[in-house]
Amino acid sequence: MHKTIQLTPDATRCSTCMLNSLCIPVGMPAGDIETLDQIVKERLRVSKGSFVYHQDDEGTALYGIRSGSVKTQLEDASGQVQVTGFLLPGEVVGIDGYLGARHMTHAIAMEDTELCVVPIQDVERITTMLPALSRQLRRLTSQEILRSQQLIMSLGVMRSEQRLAAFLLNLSQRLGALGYSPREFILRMSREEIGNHLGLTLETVSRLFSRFARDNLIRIRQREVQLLDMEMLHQLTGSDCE
Amino acid sequence: MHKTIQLTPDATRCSTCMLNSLCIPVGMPAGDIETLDQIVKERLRVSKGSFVYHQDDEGTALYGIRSGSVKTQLEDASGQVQVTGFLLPGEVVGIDGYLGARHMTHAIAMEDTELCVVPIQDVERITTMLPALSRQLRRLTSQEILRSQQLIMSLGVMRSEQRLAAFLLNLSQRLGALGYSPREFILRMSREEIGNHLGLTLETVSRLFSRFARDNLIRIRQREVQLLDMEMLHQLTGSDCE
DNA sequence: CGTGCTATTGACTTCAATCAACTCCGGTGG
DNA sequence: CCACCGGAGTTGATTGAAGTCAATAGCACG
Repeated sequence: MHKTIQLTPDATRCSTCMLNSLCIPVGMPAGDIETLDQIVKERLRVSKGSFVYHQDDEGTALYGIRSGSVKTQLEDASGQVQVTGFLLPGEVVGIDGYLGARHMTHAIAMEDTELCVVPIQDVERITTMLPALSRQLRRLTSQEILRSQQLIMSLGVMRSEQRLAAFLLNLSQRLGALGYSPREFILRMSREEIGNHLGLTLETVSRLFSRFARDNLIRIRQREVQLLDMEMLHQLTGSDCE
Repeated sequence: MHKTIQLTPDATRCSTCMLNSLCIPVGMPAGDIETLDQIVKERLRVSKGSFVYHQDDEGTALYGIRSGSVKTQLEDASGQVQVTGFLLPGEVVGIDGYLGARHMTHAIAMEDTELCVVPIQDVERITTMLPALSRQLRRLTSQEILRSQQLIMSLGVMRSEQRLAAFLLNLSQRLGALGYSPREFILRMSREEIGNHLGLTLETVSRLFSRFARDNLIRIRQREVQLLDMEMLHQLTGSDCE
């Protein structure tokens, strides 16, 4: 389910948003953020399981996640799916549609999610006037590529336990940056989604969680995770430094 | 070995380059390409095995491959390497350094290679005046991400034979676009490099080549490949559409 | 209080990695 | 010119990590 909300003048805007140290405005001068306020005129509410956009949709906007979480996934001609990322509040989805004409992935809400809509048309219009914004877009794009590279590294060279350890630490780090506890959090995604993301089966993910728990690296109860030995997890990640 | 060549006024420029329908100038108006001529003032010759740039180097230029070929690879903290791509003439390397401040990968010449140097400073300077160029950069970035996504898909969901079939077809298609035969070509990279790129061992790659040859899908003699049954290879790629 | 997901655990299989021997080829130098 | 060397590639035997299939357990929701 989708619901668009027009922002009233007194609503929270970029310049007053708690997430503006993470989202699109990072490091932009205050004046520029106010210009951004002008073009972010609506929010989108997407209920759990619904699409923010589909693969091959025309890219019409960037979406800053205000609350909730989103997964992005690729689908190939034969319907095979690969989850390419899990996005948290303060992170931006839809840059692929800004770079090319169309979105290269599906974006799906993992829980009821609220997104700030930044129309691409407006971005293009003001980007020439605001060098800070175009710098920012490049930075976001760069992050997007970095994320891809990390996933490639994970899928290409890591073994299952390394992948999962790296995944947990990555989530932990990002949640920490959001002000949540980096040691204790709720997984918003199922074992199957994690497995698909990491190129593993849900059974393997489940077994690894159990093993990590047995080795006192983590505690896990359903989707509630507690990282007990981040040092050791980190070592697992880099693994055979021989 | 590196050697920089200053371009003389009568040297081939973007506007007269045979590759200008592929490289940075794709689809740019003639006038804009001439502006591009102004800023591409030198070429770089890099001998086989040498680095075009290193991971974490500051991004100072984009490089259009004029002849030869280049591989890009990620290296993590523990020295593990993952080949992220093989680039051909007319393709552009170094965009990661334009987007972020630093290159995220190593770029290494797979044979003696000549590259057109497009200084980032100049790109930034003229990009505001040439909307076609900034559109172009976005397109290139988008392609870069597309490449990553394809690799992620390959590493994440495909089985070894699917990966190799997809790899061969991808090479074939790109060589075809360059005007070479899409059915018969020389691999510029070793079994080991292919294996690393596809998340396989060199032995597996070798075995698969042998098997494909036995099944009359390809003919292979050392690094010389001939695609005999592209239809079947393509089917292998998409595979279990069940 | 069922019903249906989601997750766990076990038994078995399979695909690709590993280890190892051997071949092929290109280059170098006697 | 041939012999030798070393790197690249092939092929075989074996191992091992993760997948598959299957049974069961735990929650969540109506």
